[in-house]
Amino acid sequence: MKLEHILLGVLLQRPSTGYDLKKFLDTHGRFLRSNTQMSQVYRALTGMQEQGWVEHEVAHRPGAQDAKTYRVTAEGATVFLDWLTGPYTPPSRFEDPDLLVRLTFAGFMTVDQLLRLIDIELDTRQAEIIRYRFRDRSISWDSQIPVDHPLADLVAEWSHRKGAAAMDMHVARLLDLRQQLLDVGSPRTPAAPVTATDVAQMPTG
Amino acid sequence: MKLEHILLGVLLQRPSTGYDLKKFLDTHGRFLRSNTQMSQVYRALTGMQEQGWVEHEVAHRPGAQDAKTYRVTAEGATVFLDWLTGPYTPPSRFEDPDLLVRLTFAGFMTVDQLLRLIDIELDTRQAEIIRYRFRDRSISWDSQIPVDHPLADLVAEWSHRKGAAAMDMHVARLLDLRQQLLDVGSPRTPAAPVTATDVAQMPTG
DNA sequence: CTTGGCCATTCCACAAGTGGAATGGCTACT
DNA sequence: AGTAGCCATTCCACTTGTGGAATGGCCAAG
Repeated sequence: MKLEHILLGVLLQRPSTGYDLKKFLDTHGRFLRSNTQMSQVYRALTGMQEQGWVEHEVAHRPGAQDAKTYRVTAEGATVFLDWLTGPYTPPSRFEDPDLLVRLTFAGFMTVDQLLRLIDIELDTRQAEIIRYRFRDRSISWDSQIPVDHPLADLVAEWSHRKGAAAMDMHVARLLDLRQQLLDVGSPRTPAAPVTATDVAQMPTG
Repeated sequence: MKLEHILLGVLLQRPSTGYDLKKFLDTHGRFLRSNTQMSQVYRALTGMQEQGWVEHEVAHRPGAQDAKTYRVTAEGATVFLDWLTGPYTPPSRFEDPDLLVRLTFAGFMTVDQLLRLIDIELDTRQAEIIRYRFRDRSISWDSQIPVDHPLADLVAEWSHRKGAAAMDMHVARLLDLRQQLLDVGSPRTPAAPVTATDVAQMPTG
């Protein structure tokens, strides 16, 4: 249920038509998801309405197709918030947009929930760096067609360096965001990094 | 037909069982694709065999399940090479693995084909930077639930900077690879960047 | 000697995404 | 007056992906 979560998040920011949502996904949201089809958006909307997560009001446009403006119900908000603040399992590719999608809706989270999210991501990626950075990258060849081995090696080496640099940057930027959050969060928790109140406010999901 | 292309490419490097392919996707190939299921690999293999793209020989393992070692047929090699050297349409998210998948099989391409691929990617991303780098990023809010606006703004700004830096690095590294290819390629084409011979060797696909 | 992990494949029900076509009014330009 | 592009939704056939369970031998560690 991935598209649904994005749509709920956007609809919680502002009620929209299916068309609006599709436009969002093509413009501002184009880093959240590739190539979302119209049909997918409308189908998701219909499905979510059947689940009671959204409802719509119809704007009659004389002559033309009616415009349905969707908004999230209380139940839909609960579903969204449960997902947003619930367990995060990092995808195997750190470039996948899972974390970005959640961060897009940071305004619906507390600083502590955000920090937990970031820490999970950081732990995962730092562990991956240790495991994979110096792994054996040699390719075993037994090909039936001609191969340009020097070219393959050159590009493979470049790929590895690029991937490593990208992951390092990912981690470095997350550490930076984490620090920013600690800085703005510190007035609430002056002495200790986490107070009993903070813990009590943490969801169990 | 995406998984199929990856599988054909790997099988062209070395004949493998379905299990080997799954392991590849989980380890060396884990940046090419997230979370590929066993069932998907085996279904793809069956489908490709029906198409005549691959064939297998059976290693009888007494008592245990037979191990089928798949290899690519001549027809399968053609299909793969047509795709690999054929038209490349960059995905909307530059982090999507489409380009990386092709680069993984650089050994099956000529330097000129590789350069065309890189130039298409570079043109696309440089155009995107111009279009989106300074776009209006303000979010219109009309929410029914409480929102931490300062937090949302902080994270949105961080996200934008991170995305911009990542895309810049992507472009910079591609330019670097491009230069490396021109350096190793130059002995073949000393004066002009592209010779008549090179053009004649280019596939039309 | 037994447990756990690797090798290897098959099958299944279901969920999600692809890639349009069809409809039809609106506004802005030429 | 015509055309291009935006607004807005619905429908459909198809292809892919998800998330396992079931089967059963192999080898190594304790």
